[in-house]
Amino acid sequence: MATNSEIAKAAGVSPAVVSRIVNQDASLRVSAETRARVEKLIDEMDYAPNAAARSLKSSKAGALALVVHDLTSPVYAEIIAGAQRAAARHGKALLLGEAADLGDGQSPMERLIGGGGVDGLILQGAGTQMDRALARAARRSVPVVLLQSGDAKGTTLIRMEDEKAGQLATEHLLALGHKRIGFLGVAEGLPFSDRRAAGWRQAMEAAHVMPTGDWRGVGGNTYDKGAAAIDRLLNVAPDLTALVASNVVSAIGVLARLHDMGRRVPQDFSLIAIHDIALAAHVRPSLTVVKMPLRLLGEEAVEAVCAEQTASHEAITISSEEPRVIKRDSTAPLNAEPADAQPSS
Amino acid sequence: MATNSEIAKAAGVSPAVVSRIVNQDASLRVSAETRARVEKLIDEMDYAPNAAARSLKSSKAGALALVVHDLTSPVYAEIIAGAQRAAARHGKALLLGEAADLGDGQSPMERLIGGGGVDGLILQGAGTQMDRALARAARRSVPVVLLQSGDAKGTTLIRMEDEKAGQLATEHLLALGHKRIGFLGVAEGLPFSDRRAAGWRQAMEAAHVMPTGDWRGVGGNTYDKGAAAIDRLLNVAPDLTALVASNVVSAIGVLARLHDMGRRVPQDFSLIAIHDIALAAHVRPSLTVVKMPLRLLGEEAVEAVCAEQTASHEAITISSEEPRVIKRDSTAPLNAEPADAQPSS
DNA sequence: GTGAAAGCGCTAACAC
DNA sequence: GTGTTAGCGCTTTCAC
Repeated sequence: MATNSEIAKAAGVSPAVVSRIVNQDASLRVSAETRARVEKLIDEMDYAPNAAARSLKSSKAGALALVVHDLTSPVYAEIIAGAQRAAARHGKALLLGEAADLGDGQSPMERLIGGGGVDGLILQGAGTQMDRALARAARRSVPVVLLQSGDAKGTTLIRMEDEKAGQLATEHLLALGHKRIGFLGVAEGLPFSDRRAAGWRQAMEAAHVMPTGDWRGVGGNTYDKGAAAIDRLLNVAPDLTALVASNVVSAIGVLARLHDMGRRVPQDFSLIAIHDIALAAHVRPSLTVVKMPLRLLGEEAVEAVCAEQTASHEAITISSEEPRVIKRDSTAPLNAEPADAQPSS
Repeated sequence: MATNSEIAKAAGVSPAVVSRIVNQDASLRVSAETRARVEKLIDEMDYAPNAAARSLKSSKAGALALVVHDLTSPVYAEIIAGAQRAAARHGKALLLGEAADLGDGQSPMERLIGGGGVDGLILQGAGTQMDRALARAARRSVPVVLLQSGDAKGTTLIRMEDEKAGQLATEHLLALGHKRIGFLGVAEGLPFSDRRAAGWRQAMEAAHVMPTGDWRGVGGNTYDKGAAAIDRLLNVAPDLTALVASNVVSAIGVLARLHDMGRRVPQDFSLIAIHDIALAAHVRPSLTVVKMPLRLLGEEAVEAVCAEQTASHEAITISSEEPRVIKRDSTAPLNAEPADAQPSS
C-alpha cells in the first residue's frame, strides 16, 4: 500500500502538500499542474491515508461501538438500522457486538474500546455485570450511552416511553371488553420491561381491575421462551382472556403455542405485543402491536454519543414519536366472533 | 487517558518495560517489585494501550469488516453470529455494514477499509456494482472474501451447496407426489439463487417433469416481496401444487398470502424454503426447510480472510455440513389430508 | 534487570 | 506556492 511520502516523492513535492490535497484543505495554494500531478499519482498508486496513523494524530477513531444483547433479534435490528444511518451522517463506522462477547475484559472489542479504538460506545444495557464492567472500562476514555437502562450513574441514558406503551396496550384490550389481562415481561429486573409492567398495572387499576401476581409471567425474548411462558402462565391463570407481551419475538412464540393448544386467536384469546417489526404483519393471525420508535432510539443514541463533548450525563426519553397501537388481527372483542371472518383452515 | 510513558514515569521505569509487561513478554526479566509497582500503576491509572498507535506500529487493526445486503435479515443474522464467534477466536472485532452504505467511495466504512483500518473484508456479494467497487478498493490493502458470489476474479470465494439444496427441496416435494412444483428465486442473476434454481430444474428433469418458465418467480428477500411474488406466480401458473422458495423470509410472506387467499397449507399447497432459522419453526403452519450451514459459512469466511497471507484465491464450498431437509408442517402428500390434524381455526 | 532510540504514517504550525 | 519539523503512543532491537 502506497504511503503519503511515497506519493510525495513520486510527485516531487513534500508530504504536507499531499496531505493537504487529500484532505481538501481550502487554504492550500498550489499550482494547478502540481495539484493535477499529485492527484494523478494518488489515483494511479491507489493511495488512501492510513487509518491508524490518522487516528493516532487526531485522536478520532472514526468508529462507534454498539453492543446489544442479541444481534439476531429483529427488534434490535431496527435499533441498529437507525444507529447506522445516524453514524453514517457523522462519518462514523459501526462496530457491532453482543453483550455476551464482553465481560472478560479481554475480548477484541473491549480492547478496542479501552484503547480509544472507538469514538463512542452505545450499550443496550440490561444492567448486567458485563455491561457495567464495560461501561466503567470505557467511561475513562470514551463517551458512553446506555439504551433502555435503569439507573443513570454519571452516564447518559436513552429510553422510550415504556410505561405508556404498556398502558396503551392494556387500554386497547380493556376497550375491547377484556378484564383478565395478563402481562408477559422479558425478565424480572429489566428496567424497560418493568416500566411496561407498571403501565399495565396502572391501566388495570384505573379500570378497577386488580391484577394478581399470577397474571404476570416472564417471556424472555425468543420464540421458545415465549411459548414456554404462555404454558406456565395459563397453567396458573387459566381464565386469562388476553395478554400484553413485552417482546414481539416472544409474542410470536406465544401465538404459535396458543395455536397448538387449540386456543383460537383472537376469538378465544387476544394478544398484543410491544414493538412493531415487519414480521408482526406477516404472521397469521397478524399481530396487533404498540409501535415504538426503535429506529429513532438508535439514531438518538448516536447523536447523544457524538455530542458528548460536554458530558451531559442526563436521561433522555424519546418522545418525538409517540407509542401508538397498530390494530391487526390478534385482538378482538371479548367473547365475539371476528368482525371479518377470513377463509381459514 | 493515561499513556505508556506516563505509567513509566510514575513507576520510575522506561516505557519499554511497561510495554513488555502489558504484552506479557516472556523474555522480560524484571524484579518482582518493579513488576508489581508497574502493574499497580497500570491498574490505578486505568491504563490501556492505545489502539491506533498499536495498529500503526503493527500494521494490524484488530478488526474485520463484514458487509451484508441487509443487516435486519434473520438469515444474515445467522451468518453474522458465526462470523463473530470465529472473529473472537482470532482476536478480531467485527465491523458490520450494509451494502447500501457503500459504493460512493466516501462512506466511513470504505475509508476505514481503504486505509488499513481492518485486517480483512468479507462481502456477502451479489455481484452488484457496489460490492465490486469495494472489493477492488480493498484488494489492494486487505484480504477479501466473497460470500455466496459467482465469479472468482482473483478473490477467494465461499459458497454453500446451493444446487444441492435446491435439489433436495424439490426431491422432498416430488417424493410427496407433487409434480407441478414452482420455484421462487431471490433475484435474477444472483449466483446462489440461480444455483438453487438449477438444482430445482435438475431434480424436476430427473423426475421427467419439464418445468416451464412460468413456474419460476422472483421473490426477493422480504415478507412483502414474497407475498407479491406468489400472487403473480399463481396468476400465471394457477395449477401449481407446491413451491420451493429460495429465501425463508420471502417464504413466510408467501405463507401469509396463501392463508389470506384461502389456500390451505399443506392440504392444498406445499411450501418448502431454503435456510432454517428459528422463526421457521414458529410460524403456523411451521415451515419445512432445507437447513444450510449458515453459521459455518460465517465462520469459514473469517477463517479464510484471516489465513489469507498467501492469497490463496480459490473457491471454497462448505461441504462439512450437508444441506438437509427439516420436515415440518408446510409440506404434505399431494391431495391428502394432513397426517395428524391439529385443532385449527 | 533495565534504558535509549528509532520509526510506523500522518498532519498542523510555521518557515521560506 | 511549497518544504521542514515535530510528535501523536507504541514496540523492539540493541546496548549497558
